[in-house]
Amino acid sequence: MAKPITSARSGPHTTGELAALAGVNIENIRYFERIGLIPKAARTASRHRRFDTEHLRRLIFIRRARDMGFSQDEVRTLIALSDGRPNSCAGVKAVAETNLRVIREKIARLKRLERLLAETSAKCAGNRTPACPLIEALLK
Amino acid sequence: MAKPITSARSGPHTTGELAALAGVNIENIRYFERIGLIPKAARTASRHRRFDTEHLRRLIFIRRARDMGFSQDEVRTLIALSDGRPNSCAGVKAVAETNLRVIREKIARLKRLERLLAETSAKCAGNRTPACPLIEALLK
DNA sequence: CTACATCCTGTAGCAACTACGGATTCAAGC
DNA sequence: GCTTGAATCCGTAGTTGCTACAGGATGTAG
Repeated sequence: MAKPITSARSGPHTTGELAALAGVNIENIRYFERIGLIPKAARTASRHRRFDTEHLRRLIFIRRARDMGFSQDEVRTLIALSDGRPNSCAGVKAVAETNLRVIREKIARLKRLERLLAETSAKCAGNRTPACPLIEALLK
Repeated sequence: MAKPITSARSGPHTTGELAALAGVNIENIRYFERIGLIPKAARTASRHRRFDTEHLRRLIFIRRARDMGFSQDEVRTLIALSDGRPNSCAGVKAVAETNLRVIREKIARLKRLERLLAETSAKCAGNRTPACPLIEALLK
């Protein structure tokens, strides 16, 4: 019988180490474990988590995907696809394309907003006018 | 003594009427009242709300400001400023400028993201390659 | 008077985390 | 071996800005 892991220096990581290595914060890791985005960690005799390099890989994957603007749900899909058959590339591409469309819509919306706000704000000299043009615009 | 308002056709509005006029949904109105974004409505004898035109103005103001990308907290500030002295224009402009900066940052970030995703996705032919370039990119 | 629409309150849910409190447990120094 | 301070544990509540119920009380038209 293998005796329970109690301490190990290199290889398995504590929650804090993993957080530092992956560049996320600790509660985030526990959260991901809870919602099943990463597999459950092994535990020491005293219930402290021990993560291996596979956890680290996965965590970095998630962080990157989130940074790329994929939703949690999309990340889940990507993980399933990347874990699966080698020819799942089409599925991955589909998720990416959908996401790209969403991002472009967001950009378009924000640009309209920027223009509107910039124009309205430009009318405002910042001094006491009879009525602030910005407020007027909001009141219509 | 004025007897309690029990019914009135024009002027005071029911929650549903106000929602229709302002283009927001009913629960949103109750929510705004609860968090103090709009003043508490008058009530009929049977606790139904009655809103006046000032509520409508305020509600439209809020919706416009939210549409312009102001946060709830910023809206609160704008309301305070617009209710206050006539020379609060500078304050209003400051909020607008801050918001404009935030919007521009969001746009810049999304554009970087778009480029990254578009480039990575373009590498992906969608067929079974040795390894999907998109997944590879996420794994680094 | 009977339907049916609308309203009421309070609470729970969404995304995606973050922050807290109070209890262990670890690691290092002496 | 003991003490101290950092790290970890768990569960829960908060964040933002709403939205969606459930289950009951009114309003209104025919």
